[in-house]
Formats: sequence, C-alpha cells, structure tokens
Amino acid sequence: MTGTTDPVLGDLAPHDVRVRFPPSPTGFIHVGNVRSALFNWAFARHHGGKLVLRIEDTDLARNTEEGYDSIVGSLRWLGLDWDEGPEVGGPHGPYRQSERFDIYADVAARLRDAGHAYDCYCTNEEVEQRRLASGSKVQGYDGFCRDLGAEQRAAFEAEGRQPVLRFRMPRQPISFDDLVRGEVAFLPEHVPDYVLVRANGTPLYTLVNPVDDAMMEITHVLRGEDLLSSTPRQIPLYEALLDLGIGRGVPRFGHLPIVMGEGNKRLSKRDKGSGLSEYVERGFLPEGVLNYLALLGWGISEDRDVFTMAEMAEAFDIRRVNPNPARFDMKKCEAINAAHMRMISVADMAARVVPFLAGAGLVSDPPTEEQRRLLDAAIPLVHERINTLAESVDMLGFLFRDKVEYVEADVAALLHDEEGQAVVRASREALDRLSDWTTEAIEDALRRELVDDMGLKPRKAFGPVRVAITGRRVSPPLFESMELLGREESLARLDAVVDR
RNA sequence: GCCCCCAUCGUCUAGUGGCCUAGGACUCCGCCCUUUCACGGCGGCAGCACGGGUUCGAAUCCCGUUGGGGGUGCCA
Repeated sequence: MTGTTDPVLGDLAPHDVRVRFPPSPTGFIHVGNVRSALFNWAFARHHGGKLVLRIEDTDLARNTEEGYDSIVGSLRWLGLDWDEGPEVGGPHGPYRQSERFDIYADVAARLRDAGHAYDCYCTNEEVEQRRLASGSKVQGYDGFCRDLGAEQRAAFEAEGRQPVLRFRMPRQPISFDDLVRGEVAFLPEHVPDYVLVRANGTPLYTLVNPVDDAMMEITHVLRGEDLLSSTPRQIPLYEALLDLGIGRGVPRFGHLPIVMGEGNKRLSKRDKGSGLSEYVERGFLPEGVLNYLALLGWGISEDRDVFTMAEMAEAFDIRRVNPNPARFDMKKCEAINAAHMRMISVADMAARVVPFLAGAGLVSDPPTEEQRRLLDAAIPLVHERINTLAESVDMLGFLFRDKVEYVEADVAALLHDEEGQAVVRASREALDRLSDWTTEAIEDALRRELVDDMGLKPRKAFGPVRVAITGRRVSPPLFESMELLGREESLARLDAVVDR
C-alpha cells in the first residue's frame, strides 16, 4: 500500500476486515442490539470482510438455550448473515464462549505468569473502607495487591481467602481514535485495575471479550456507546495479549450512539417496541425494521431515507455515523416499513402474507388452489393500503370468511337506519339484474341506481354497501371486492342485512 | 460525587466558515385526487440550548455554562 493510510482501514486490505456481533443470550434480542448487528454487518459487507457471530454465554446463571435460539432465529429473520460463528463454523471456533473455558483459563494463567495480571485478595468492603479512609474521590480498586510480598500472600491464603485475578493497568494516559467520535482520552487514575477472573475461577466478560476478539483476529469493534468507558481498560489488555503472542494487536473502535426509548432513558426491555419479536408478530418486514434502525445514527444521503440493505452495504461509512443518542420513534418505524411494503412486489407480498392469514384461520398454509387464486387477485387491491403484513387479516378477512364479521362495533348501525336500508335494497335489485359480474358493470349499476337515480353522494351511497359486503368502513376498493367475492355471495350478503 | 460522551424543528437527520432569510423525512394540520381507506400531489406549523471569544463573515472553530446520556460490578 502506498500513500496515506486509510482512516478506517489503516494498513488493512478491505477484505481483511473482521468484525463481530457478540450477543449474550439472556432473553429476546433487543432492537438496540439489532442496530449494532446491522452496523457491523454493513461494515463487513461494505468492505468485503467477515462478520463473526460470537455467543457470550459465560454467565451460566443468566444464559439460556432459548436465548440462543432467539438470537439465531432473529438474525435469520432479519437476513443478517454471518460468515463465522455458530451454525456456520469457521477457523476460530468454537464460537460459543461456554465452550471456551479451557482457553480462558490458559490465557489467564499466562497473563498472571507474565505479570500482566495479579492475584487480589481484597474484599469489596476492604476496598471501600480504604477509599473512605483516604478521602479519595476516585472509584474503583486502589491497587492494594498489585505488588504483594510472598508472606502477605501466604497470610491471606492461610485465612482461606480465594483471590480474584486482576489486570495490572499501566499507569499512563490512554487515548484512542474512535471511528465515530474522534480522539477520546482517559487518565490512568480513572481506569483502575479490574477483575478478569472471579474468585471461583470463572472468567468475566472483561477477559473473554478481548481474548476472543484477539484470537478471532477482530480488526474493528463497533459497539454501543455504553461500552465506551470500558475501552481504555481493554486496550492495554489487547497489548498484553499481543505480548503473549495472542492476536494481532488492538482493534479500532467505533462507539455507536445508544438507542433511547420514550423519555430520556436508554431503550430497555421493558419499553414497548424494544423486542424484535413484536415486529415479527405485527408483520413488519425485516427490511423495513433494518432500514429504520439504520436511520438511528446513519443516513444514506441528504434527501433519502428509504433504501435496501444492499444499498446500505454499498454506501455504509462508519465515519458518517452520527454520535448523538437517537430516540426510537415507532411512528417513523411504521412509516419506513410501509414504504417497504409498497416496494415489494405483489407476488412477494402475496407469499409473505400467508402465515398471517393462516394464523387467523383464514387460509391454509400453503393455501388451496382457490385461496391462491383469490389472494393473487386481492393483493393488488391492498398492496398500497396496508402498512404491515398483519393488516392483511383485517383487510382481506371478508373474502375468506363465509359470513361477514362486523369488526368495528358501531358499523352495523350504518345499515339499519332508513337510508341504509334503502341503499341496500336498491343495490340488491340493481345488481340482481346484472348479466355481467365485473368491476365495471357493478360500478355502473350501482352508480346509476344510487347516485344518478337516488341522488345520493357517493360517500353516502357506497358506505352501507361496503359495510354489508366487507363488514368494515375501510376495505379494499368496493366494486373490485364484489367481483372477487362473486355474484352469489355478494347478493347473499346484501340480502342478509335487509330488515324484514 | 467522579470519569467519559453528546447538543440543528416534537422525533430522526442534512449542514465540515460565506451556496443557510437552515434542506429532507416522520408526526400533525389544510387542500387536490377519490367508491371508503390508503397511495400520490400541493401547501402549512415547527429548530441552530445559552454566554463569551476567533473571524471581514459562524449552525459550522475555541472556551465556559446549562441540559441530556453513558460508565463507575467477582453483569454483559
């Protein structure tokens, strides 16, 4: 490579880029995590590098197999594919940390042997007492056991104390060039020695995350801003690992803005709209959800906010990510999703809607030949009218049911006043005379009868008919719907609402 | 408390010193189209947190204030 080094890649060739998404399987996946996964995915795809999926399940008490299934299922649903990780393998496995405990034990021992980490016998109470006694304003460990003599150690051991392993932070300022924020610096007194391994011998996130990043040769760490302040303690660890011959040095970091929910809080699992499963169930399109999430901190261009993931991968630039915390806005998420609903083809929508219709008991999955025919004809009518796949149930239900269901409680009232009855009777008769059951013929007949002859406004005229036919005020276009329903069923539905 | 980050319409953002009487999108409100609802089109409301600098010139650079967020675990 010649010339100046690239600000993002440094001396790396683009295809050497390796990023990771390291979720912890403690429950359903959160849209904030999805946003992180997306940006890592886009970064990898943009450069032609690799995305590693790594499951951070060292905390056995909190991690579940359902959590794991949920993560993998969610990523699959979203279409965020990974190049190495569970289910797909790769040269740096295993990719579940629960299967790597022997590795961590070995690395921990080597860090201790090399003097990069030390045994610490202090209890939290002792550390806190010393802090109070000294009047120090600085939080965290005071380094008491950093340079313990042999007999002190022996004395602690004799008391039956089990040491934790602490990392020995170098006493120098630490700064790094964050890909989204620029230069960030910390003073050593604010980054105390921290625990790598519990007293019971199990490793902590503080150890396993950098160890795996190093061993998996991760080049760029793109993660939430909540981890920004753990970066200065990780950087010396990467250096210590390199000293041990592990990894290729310190990765570059980019800290993404956090996603906030309602109010001024980080989006939490308690917030509505925080769990991905809600979007799946409501019939959002994965491309719509991802597009919206991308907008939380990134934009493809000045005057466009609807784009495909292929376009995002093509255009993604981590340096263009905005550092501001972004508030999640369900309304806009719905609007972006709606835009994608209109972007997919009619045939595609017809296919994607099936599980929702089937879930409501309207069609079988796969649909019968007859249902298929109806669907193919009906989807064009609602293609621009529904914002989620699930809305197809309300919109199209009347086509697949034997009887009209009055979805809206007050809607039947429209039919049973004087005017409503007059409209229904007149329509019935006008349609009964029709020889040709087509949209055009139906419209002509009804328009002539109700608008021309009875002098009704179109709105007044077609409202009762719509309700009689579909059970709703809002429906696909009326005449088209009647053609699809068929003459017999349409007339029967009009008959059914005539008061005797 | 301490450390770190952030600061343009209600929300997401464009803006990298003159192109800004600040552009787009969502929301909301009008109007048009119209067989309902949508879609589409047109229009409207609404913003550079504050105070100092620097500069011929600042939304843009610097400092401070204020506000918000994150961190401060033998969680991840």
